[in-house]
Amino acid sequence: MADRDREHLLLHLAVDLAILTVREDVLQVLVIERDNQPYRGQEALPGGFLRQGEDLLSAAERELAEETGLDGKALHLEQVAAYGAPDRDPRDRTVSVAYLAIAPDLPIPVAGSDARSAHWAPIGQVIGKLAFDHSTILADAVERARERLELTTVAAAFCGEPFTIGDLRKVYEAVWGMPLDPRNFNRKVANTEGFVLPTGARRVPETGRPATLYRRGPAQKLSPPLMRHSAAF
Amino acid sequence: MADRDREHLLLHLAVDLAILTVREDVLQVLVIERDNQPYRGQEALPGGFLRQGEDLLSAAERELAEETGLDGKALHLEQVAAYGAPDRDPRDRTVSVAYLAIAPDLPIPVAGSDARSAHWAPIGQVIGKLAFDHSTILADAVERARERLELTTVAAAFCGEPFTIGDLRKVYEAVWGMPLDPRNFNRKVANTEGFVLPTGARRVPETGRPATLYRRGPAQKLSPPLMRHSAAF
DNA sequence: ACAAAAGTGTTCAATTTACACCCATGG
DNA sequence: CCATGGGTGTAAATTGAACACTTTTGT
Repeated sequence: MADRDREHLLLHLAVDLAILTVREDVLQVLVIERDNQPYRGQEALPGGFLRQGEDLLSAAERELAEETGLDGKALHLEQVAAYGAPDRDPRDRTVSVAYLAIAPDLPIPVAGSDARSAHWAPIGQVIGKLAFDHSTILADAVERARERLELTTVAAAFCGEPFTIGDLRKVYEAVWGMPLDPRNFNRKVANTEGFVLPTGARRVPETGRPATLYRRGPAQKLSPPLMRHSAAF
Repeated sequence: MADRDREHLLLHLAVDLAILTVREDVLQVLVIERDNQPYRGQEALPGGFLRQGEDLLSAAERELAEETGLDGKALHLEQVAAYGAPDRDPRDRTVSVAYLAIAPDLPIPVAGSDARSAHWAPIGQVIGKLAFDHSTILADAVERARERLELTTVAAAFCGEPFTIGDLRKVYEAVWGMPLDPRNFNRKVANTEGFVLPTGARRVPETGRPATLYRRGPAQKLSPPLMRHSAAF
């Protein structure tokens, strides 16, 4: 870090959230409708400004709680990247740090204190249409989520506990946008040490054989990884 | 992005670089010795502040050129993460965006305009001893580099062109900190479409059979990945 | 001839893939 | 009994790990 010219640039620092969930077998993101200029009436990712004495992750957790009423520590929350194009906010110079949050299918889309109209929208329906550079941020966050499903056990964070292996498979299919063989998927997950733990209970579906219910296991990383071969939007 | 309270926090934005190379079969990082407080005399990662009208990547390229005299566009340069702990800089509130740069073994450690004493140091020799939170940044950058070697063809960015497959293997061994089977490695690289392209020429080593020389191929991603099983520092 | 690094061949085990087949339930 | 989703079995193909062996140079 240089020491000369400490007077350089002062700027705002925003934290924006790509909160993803799987609803009705489709990958969706929480968006808000902007009620101020610029981009008034357009959809955007929820976010806010970093406060005095606050860490980046703490700011992300606070925003998440404000928008969804959920405890950030309970959800998967990870930094994606920082975005700093000089003109990304037409008002002031603002650098934004984007976070990816993974939420189970919530009964309430928004229970937060924030009065703005927030709602879930399928990725394909909003990507390319968001305010600021939020479409880029969303695309990066979705790509990150896809990678994480290959290499880690976070897919379970999309499921409310307890869940079935079929639920988990639908998460993979929605996020990767491709069908998977239910039989091989079942074995793969069940045989990966620490991915899921059986609860002993079963769930009876509308039709078909009851499925074993599981909770998340202690494993964080998948080795060997669960691989996708090609993906579609 | 919230609109209320746009007056919130104004802060400095730094861009810090973890410039990695492999020298003498060891993974090394470019560090500078600080000649101002705080952390005077201690080693730190090179970096500087974001300027008016400048993108984050442009700032990283500029800093890279200032420190090494190299063209940032010619090297592999990717964002690692943003760091924003409130007390990470004891002077002002500063958020830093860290970049990972991968350089071939340069004849000149530093040819930059910057007069500060910069030099290469083995990772293990400086990690835990750097100023600010730079040890954390460096650890994250090294982990990122290790992942990239598994999944992408960036290892070639550590080699000056042309290079032999043996050169490439030494990069993997240095970055991962583990020996690899030269015979299987050779086949793996040669059979991965677009990883390396033979130049037709050969290089005669001090001793042993001459090795075919290669350039980087067009492939960016490795599929299937080249996997490490465990790593050591 | 020997040492050393490059590169090929081969074998065995592990993994992936595709798909047949059985299980358990509601209608 | 049928439809539906859960789950096991299994055989073929692919991949990975280990290592014997050949090639090509300098000394």
